[in-house]
Amino acid sequence: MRLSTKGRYAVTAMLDLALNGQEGPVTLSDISENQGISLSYLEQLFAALRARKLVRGVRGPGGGYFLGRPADEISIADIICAVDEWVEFTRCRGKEDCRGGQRCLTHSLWDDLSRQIYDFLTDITLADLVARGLEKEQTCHSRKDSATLETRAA
Amino acid sequence: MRLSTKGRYAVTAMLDLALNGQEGPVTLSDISENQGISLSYLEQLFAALRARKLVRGVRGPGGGYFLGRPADEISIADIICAVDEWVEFTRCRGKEDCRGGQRCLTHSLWDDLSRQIYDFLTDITLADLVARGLEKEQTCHSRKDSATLETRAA
DNA sequence: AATTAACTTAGTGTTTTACTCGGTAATTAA
DNA sequence: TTAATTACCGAGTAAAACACTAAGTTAATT
Repeated sequence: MRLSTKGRYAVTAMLDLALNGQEGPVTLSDISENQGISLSYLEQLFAALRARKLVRGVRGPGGGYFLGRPADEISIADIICAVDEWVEFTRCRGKEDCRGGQRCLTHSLWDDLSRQIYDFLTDITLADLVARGLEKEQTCHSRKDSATLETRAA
Repeated sequence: MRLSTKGRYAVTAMLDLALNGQEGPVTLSDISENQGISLSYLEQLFAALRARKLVRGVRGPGGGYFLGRPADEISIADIICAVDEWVEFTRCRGKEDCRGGQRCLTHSLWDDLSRQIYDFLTDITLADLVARGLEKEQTCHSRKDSATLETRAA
């Protein structure tokens, strides 16, 4: 498993889609502006997401992107694996030095951990995140008093 | 949270320490050979681990490294944070565009997820991994029959 | 004094990031 | 039919991160 800022970009972009894609397709320009990601970089990410059928593109004016599946059928692991490319855990998969030695044990421990992380992220869907986030939005909106948020415009 | 091969190196190295550091200190040369990591790179990683007191070095002949704390008090998150440097999640922490807008919501969803991953890895200690791995070792040793493992040599 | 092994610093080739730029293809509105 | 819009595609690129080499210094053991 691998989790970099690239994966973060993909997840936040997909979250954006999940939140805004209800009424119609969402353009990459919108996401670019919303999330502060360059348009071309988004195009690269979405090429990978499209290859895995996680999004569906619609060309022409009024076009944009939809989720490729319902939000509750897209896990975080799906998204990260699409853009971040699964890396080989260990180098000794079936190699000659894997005969119950110390090295093999350490590596199998890492494999176990890696699988645990993967399973964990497989259980979390976009829909889960959105649902959990919307609950908290209430709390967020009701704390206007705190900090006053620099309304310096007038 | 960030999880790269660098973090993997650190975790496997620490696992090596947890497994072999019972009777005495473990040298970086040993770990280098066991795990297939270059000595100098290990030295860099261990400089970071030592700064966080996750390991303790002993100089001179017969020296090496010990765990800085008992294995059940060292979490995977501790290790990864030591070498992988915590990255900023969102760019809008307290920025002007965080007034309940769409962007803020997406980012707070990412923050939630990131915290979940962190909490998950905080709950897993080196001791947990070792204990769980030793259980499976029995199974591993008793499945000689399966797959035959390409003993093509003769 | 010689050896061991931790510690430190500098440098280096490779890969990954995140991006710009230039274009093509499909769809819509005029 | 033409122009605008948006997805789609590929090459190139500066900067960072990765993983490593090299060449030392310091502290401990023999």
